[in-house]
Amino acid sequence: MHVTFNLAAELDAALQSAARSAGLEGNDFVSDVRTADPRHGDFQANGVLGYAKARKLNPRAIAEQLVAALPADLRDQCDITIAGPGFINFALKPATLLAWLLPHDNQEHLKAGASAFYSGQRYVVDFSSPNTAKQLHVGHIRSMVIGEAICRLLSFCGASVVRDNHIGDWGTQFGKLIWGYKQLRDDAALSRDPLEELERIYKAADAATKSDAAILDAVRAELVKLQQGDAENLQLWKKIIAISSGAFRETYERLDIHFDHELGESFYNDKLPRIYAELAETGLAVESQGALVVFHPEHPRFKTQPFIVRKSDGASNYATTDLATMLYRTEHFSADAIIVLTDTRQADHFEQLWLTTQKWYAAKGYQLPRFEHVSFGSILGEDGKAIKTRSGDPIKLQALLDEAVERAFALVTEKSPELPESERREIAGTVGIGAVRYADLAQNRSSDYVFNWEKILSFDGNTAPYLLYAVSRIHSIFRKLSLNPCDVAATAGATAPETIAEMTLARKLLGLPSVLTNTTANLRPHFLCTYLFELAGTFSSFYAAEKVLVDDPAIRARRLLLCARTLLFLETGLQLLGLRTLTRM
RNA sequence: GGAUCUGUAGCUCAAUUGGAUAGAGCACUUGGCUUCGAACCAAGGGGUCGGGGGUUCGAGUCCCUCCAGAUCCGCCA
Repeated sequence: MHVTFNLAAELDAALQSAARSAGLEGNDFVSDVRTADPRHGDFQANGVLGYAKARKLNPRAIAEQLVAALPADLRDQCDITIAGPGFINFALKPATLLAWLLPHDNQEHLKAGASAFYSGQRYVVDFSSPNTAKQLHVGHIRSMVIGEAICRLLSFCGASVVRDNHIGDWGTQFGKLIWGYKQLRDDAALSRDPLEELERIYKAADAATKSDAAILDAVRAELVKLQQGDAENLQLWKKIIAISSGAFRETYERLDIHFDHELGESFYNDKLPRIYAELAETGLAVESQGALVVFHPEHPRFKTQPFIVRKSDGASNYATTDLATMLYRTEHFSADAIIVLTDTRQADHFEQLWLTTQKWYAAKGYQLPRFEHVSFGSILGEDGKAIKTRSGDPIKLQALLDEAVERAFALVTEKSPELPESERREIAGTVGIGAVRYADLAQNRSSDYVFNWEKILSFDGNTAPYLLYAVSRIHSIFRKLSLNPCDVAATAGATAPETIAEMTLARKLLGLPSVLTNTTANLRPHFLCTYLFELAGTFSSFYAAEKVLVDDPAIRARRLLLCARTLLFLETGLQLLGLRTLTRM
């Protein structure tokens, strides 16, 4: 066995090969290697259970044959046992753990190991995607934060990632915005806080249309003019978009969120006729109540619930642009996979979109990419209902971040009053924003979650402050030695882990590769969060149990090695989640 | 009415997608700093995994059926 990054894959390969040489029907044998409960070992292979069951064989006998056929060097490097109904357990020997830890000494080397996972795959990730002229509020944060983490993770694991912000910059709201801009604008307010004023204009215009039919007509007329290419309205439309994206950019910068493209809905305007034509040509779309719709007869609901691709007034809607977007991502970006992050309320829409796309592509002979609607639940207040301000409005994202930083500053000041204020401010920025982000990522995204300041800013539990504290504490050790954690001088001469605490930590470190594969395969960042939390906890126990800076150079070097690797994994993991890290707090 | 998601310790959440004795944090009880950062660590109590059936070597996880909550269901996205 080579001690490479992904030991589970090495074991899998060895077991497959052993299965063939042991006379098993190798093509049918699936080793099912996974990380094991530490009580049983580092890895376990469960595959013989299924194999034996299907053939009515004795699983333990099969397991014994398999183990006997494993190469000698593998058996030198770990203790292999058969347990229970036929589990094969692999416990790496200390020397093997050391051999794995030594070469994974910086982020580039980790990335080199991980990049095999998605090498050659192009992913288009559609996230954030706010509507023009509305301020970002808490409801937008999950798409942004989870999306950014997924992009970083996939990219680290070798994928070529295209980040696309699919802005809602076209559609019926522009009739109201343009009419309101012309009639209701307050120039002073507009220069003070442009987006705030646009939002006010929109709300006022919206209210006006409801009380006055003449205004509703005027609003519709503005929309028609825009869609027909009226120069004045087009210019206004551009201006509104510019205001909006300028305001979005501030928040994106604050959260370290980046895009390669901002191809909003309007980008697809000239690409819609092809969609109508191809859906009609392939017979997928039919006329119904004056609209062009797609039904899916094989589906219990979508056989009657239409996917409306053209409204009865002839206008397009988001189904049309989403189909055009799918095609553009396939043809222009050559996407192997497309990921869209929106809340779960749009699940029906994306299911219909995907069903339609599959049939359409099959009919036209287009190469079908994989598609994932990465959906997520809502953020709730303490009362269990969607989180709102006291006045009932959505909480603005900037205000939420401000409050997080403020609260973090109070905490840092309380815990580390000796630090200069400027440093406390900087720490508060990292801790506060990190806490909000991490709270979102650490939850299983499919559920709603309850937002609670005390919980997310706590130093106990699965929180950003706890992880950042572990990071700073390790930095502190190296600071004491005036050594860079990456400096080989600190860890030269390290021996294999010996004590229980050392072994436990070393084995926890070994879990990183499978966590990365699980996290990316499921597109669930909370898997990584849980791992980082456990790693930090294991480190804290190790740190309490074993003194690092002891006189014996071999013991000291091996403990420093564990510290350095823990630090590297924590910092790398947090960065993949989109958090900044600290050296002191 | 139909569909999707959710239901796990008093509270907030995990559980490597069918694996071994269901785990954390908060709260509660107790212990640990003249020694590398105690923003920490160690130990303890606390569970009909919403209820009931079923599938199999094995179920919190899959199937059926009830119960509860959230969301969606024709021209918003």
